[in-house]
Amino acid sequence: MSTFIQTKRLLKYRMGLIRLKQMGLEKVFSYTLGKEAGVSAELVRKDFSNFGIKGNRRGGYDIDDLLNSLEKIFGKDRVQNVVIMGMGNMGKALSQYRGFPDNKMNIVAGFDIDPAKINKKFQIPIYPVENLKEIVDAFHVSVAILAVPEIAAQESSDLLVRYGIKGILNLAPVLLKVPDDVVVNNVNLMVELERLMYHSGVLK
Amino acid sequence: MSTFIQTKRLLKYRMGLIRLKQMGLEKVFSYTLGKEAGVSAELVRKDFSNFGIKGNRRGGYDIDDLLNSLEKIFGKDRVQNVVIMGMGNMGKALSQYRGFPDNKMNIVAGFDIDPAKINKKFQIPIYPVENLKEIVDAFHVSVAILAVPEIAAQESSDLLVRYGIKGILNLAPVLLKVPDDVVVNNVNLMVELERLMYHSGVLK
DNA sequence: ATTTTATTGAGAAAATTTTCACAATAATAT
DNA sequence: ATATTATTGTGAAAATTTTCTCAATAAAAT
Repeated sequence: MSTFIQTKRLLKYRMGLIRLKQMGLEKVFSYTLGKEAGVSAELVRKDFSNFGIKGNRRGGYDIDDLLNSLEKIFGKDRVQNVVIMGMGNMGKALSQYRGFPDNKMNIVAGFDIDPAKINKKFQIPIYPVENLKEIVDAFHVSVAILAVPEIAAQESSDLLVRYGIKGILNLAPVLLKVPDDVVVNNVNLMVELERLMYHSGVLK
Repeated sequence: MSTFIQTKRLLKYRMGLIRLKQMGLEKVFSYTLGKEAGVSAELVRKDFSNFGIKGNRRGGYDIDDLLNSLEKIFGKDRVQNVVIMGMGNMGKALSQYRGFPDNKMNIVAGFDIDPAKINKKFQIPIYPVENLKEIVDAFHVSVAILAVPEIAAQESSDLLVRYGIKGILNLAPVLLKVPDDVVVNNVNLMVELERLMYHSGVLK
């Protein structure tokens, strides 16, 4: 998929832009933003150009304009509700994320099979898995974070898919089997750690 | 860096191979492994070929041989000690990861500025940040996981670098400023979630 | 008003990654 | 023993991504 990597970069730009804005800046040059996002200036320009975002020759890019354009690309016109499957430490960690400022993403609930975790006093309400369908329907949820142990990952994924989830952020080290219309984004932190070890010259 | 992506795939192959082995298999074909890792069969073969790993024409690859070759590539001959900065939910979640079977990675300690978190009864010992140098020296640690809040990320990174850490897995949404000889691997879970939303057609 | 300067925008070139295509070959079947 | 078949290994082609280069141009300086 050709735009998959590019999207990742656009999101990094957004992150950088928000940071620069908080520092009081209003304009930014491709060079500056590239440095902020760890990308070459040419690539920044090309990316924006590809998405039809215009800057001002000699004046750089207007940060607010850029952010607006990015918001439009990401279609943040209405709130997106998200649920978390598995409220162990990872689930809890993610439930605290509020996303970026002005971000219309909203984590509405967590689910766990452990009755000891069911508790309305946490950051977000935590329900038993039996309530999944009810919440997904009520909040029109179509994206879920899967933060259950490896052994339960496929089973939980099946459940999410059955109730209409169309996107899963999978933190378990398993390639999930899902229908074609469901998108999975796999993040494997152990792989990232090993990769780091390899590249930091520590190993070898 | 040309091998950065390839390494990621090799690690995925390893994950897949371990899973297949657990299922009782001894041989694997490029096609099967590719499916397991979400990659084309040709690419599996090319990757192995590039790293000098040989299969058996018509017989496929021997899983144990492959795993041995991969271990050699990743230089898993001695134990690698790792520390975690920040023992909030994310730090705790990661401290439970034991890595892959036969993996010589070892998370030896966690650090936090919150005195309430200092506790020898957890999975791994949790020390105040004052003890960082001592532990890094004693265990010859050169890789760290940074799981502190955004606001503390650069400061913590500086500390790690000062005490000789050469690789940082950074979970905070900040591009860290580090010397050239320190490698940073950034993982931004919010970006991954947004990316998922974008690609799952949920948005726009 | 004119010149200089810094920066974008984009086509072309280079580099990299992935797929194609098929010869080589080892296992299996006849 | 021979033929058939399935799979690897790899060079070549295709596709994709990134960088190079420089004309266009807006801002700033003179």
